[in-house]
Amino acid sequence: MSKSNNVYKDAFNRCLRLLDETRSLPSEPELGTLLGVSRTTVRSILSRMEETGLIAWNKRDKTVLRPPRTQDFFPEEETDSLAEIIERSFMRRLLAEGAEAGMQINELELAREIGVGTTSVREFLIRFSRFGLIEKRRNSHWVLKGFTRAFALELTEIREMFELRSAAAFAALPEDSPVWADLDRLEVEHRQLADEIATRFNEFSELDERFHRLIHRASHNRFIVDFYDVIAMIFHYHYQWNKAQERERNEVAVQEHLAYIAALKSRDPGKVDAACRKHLKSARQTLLSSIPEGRQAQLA
Amino acid sequence: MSKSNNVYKDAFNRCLRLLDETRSLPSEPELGTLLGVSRTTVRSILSRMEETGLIAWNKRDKTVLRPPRTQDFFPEEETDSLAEIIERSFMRRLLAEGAEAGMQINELELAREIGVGTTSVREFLIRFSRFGLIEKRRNSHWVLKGFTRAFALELTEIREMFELRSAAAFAALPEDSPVWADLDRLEVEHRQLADEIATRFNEFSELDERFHRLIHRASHNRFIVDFYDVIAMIFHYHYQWNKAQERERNEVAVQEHLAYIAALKSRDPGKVDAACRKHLKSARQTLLSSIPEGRQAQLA
DNA sequence: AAAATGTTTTTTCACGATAAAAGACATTAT
DNA sequence: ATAATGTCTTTTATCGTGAAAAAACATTTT
Repeated sequence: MSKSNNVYKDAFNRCLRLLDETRSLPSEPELGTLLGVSRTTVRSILSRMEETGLIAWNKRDKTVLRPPRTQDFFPEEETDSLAEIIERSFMRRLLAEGAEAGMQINELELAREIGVGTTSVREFLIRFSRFGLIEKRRNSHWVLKGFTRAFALELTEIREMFELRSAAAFAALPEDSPVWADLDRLEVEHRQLADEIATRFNEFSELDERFHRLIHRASHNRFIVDFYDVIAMIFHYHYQWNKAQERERNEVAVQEHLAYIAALKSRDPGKVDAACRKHLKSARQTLLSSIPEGRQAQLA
Repeated sequence: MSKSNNVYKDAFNRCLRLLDETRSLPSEPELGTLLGVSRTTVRSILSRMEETGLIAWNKRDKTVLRPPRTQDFFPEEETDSLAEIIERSFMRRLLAEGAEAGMQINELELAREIGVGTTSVREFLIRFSRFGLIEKRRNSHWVLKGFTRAFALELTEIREMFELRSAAAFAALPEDSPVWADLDRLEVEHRQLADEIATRFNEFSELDERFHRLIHRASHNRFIVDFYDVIAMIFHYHYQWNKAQERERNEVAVQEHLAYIAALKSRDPGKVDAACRKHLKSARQTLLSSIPEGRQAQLA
């Protein structure tokens, strides 16, 4: 099979959505930057759009002939990259019952189960290993360390260290730094979400990530910024799996964020520290309380 | 070529050194644990030792017939794993003149240059990416961020945060913890090295790593412990490349370590903090001063 | 001449295949 | 009965290969 053309399919779908808005498409290089793909892929997309009668394409002229229909789109599942597919399968296994610490991970078995080559699985596991949940035995298998209470505590310890420092750096940023505008925009989004929390509570996690990433970026330290990937990954899958009191949790978190934002804007180090600590404390509580009892025993 | 038998060759060489000490070799499983390889590899080693007349092998009986000669050993370079070979080549390039930040890294070119398959290079780059020196453009090349002054500052910032915390945790460890014995042993080694620093100064870097790893382990946090890999890697290659004032540097560092050890043993948080800060400060100075001027300009 | 399109080359991504190494199972010795 | 040896099976590490995607080069259009 060698390589799937998911990049093309995904870009094609995104390009279809562009069709709704305009009468004609921009130049090839421009489309490339817009979709984040190379001109080669852009041209494949245009070829297909021409074939299926979506556009008339003649050199610079790319006129939209008809609006896209549902059947013009490639199925969603064909637009995922192999890495995403492997990650999902792996996380499902990891968070499923019976994924005990100390368990062996078998590349070949994983690859067969998911239906992909071993190379892709190996590369995924290497990338994934930085999250601290698995470990390699040289020339041999991987060992699952387990999503335990110990893991959550170690993760939050670093998170708290990094975020307190980043928040302090943020508050010390000069008045004319563009981050203050970013923060204002996020504040507006938070207020809007707070007003409609009853129906939109599930939109919080995306906002949460953008907010914390903005703060971490103020550290100007690649290790701190990169570490947020670990947190984001854990939160992403964890909350997908644990939906208990999601609305209440997010409602509280939004308010904490607003207080945190106000503290940052006050630029008072003491206030920033307090608001940050308060939010991190409840974030830790939330994470810990959602680790099932069975997993807490896996400390050994 | 598929896979080199460096594991076997390396274990064989190590096993040869064992021959000097005994009249007969232990059981296969025992040898396996001793050498850190499987029984399959142990049996290959024994086979060859029998063939070359080093031992007489009959089931449980493995009698040493003659001491190993120089030509019995496999050449050193054949005992390196592919990963080590790639790492060395890559680091040579990275630390060589002309490795400017922003430069592209080409998997295929690297693979051809080193004479290995692309898969191994890819896997190496993925593993290496956690050091924060390179970054992947999806579906495209890697970008070198460069071993710049900024990198060194970001690295030391985290290091200082982590080590101060670990040192505090260390000092708070109960009297009966086995780490105190470990520390005592390290203290003795430090004193011995201090006495013969004029001739043995190049042995410091190995001792340095063991000392700091012991302290970091007291944090009981996998992220802190793992982060020392980044520091160790940088120091390893960096000092291999920059030998200026090595003796003086190490002499100072040994003394700082001894003061640091004394502070830890006093279990006084204030003293520990002070000694730790002092050492970390001079470590940072050493690292920064060894970044050539040309590289400092690469901040952008 | 700058920017687009058309064409060709190179690189990345993913696979199956194969030898090395690990691991499992069967047999034998203490 | 335990622990070793002998044998067979499975998994890991690595390569070459080929399609997808990117990038480079050449040509045309504005």
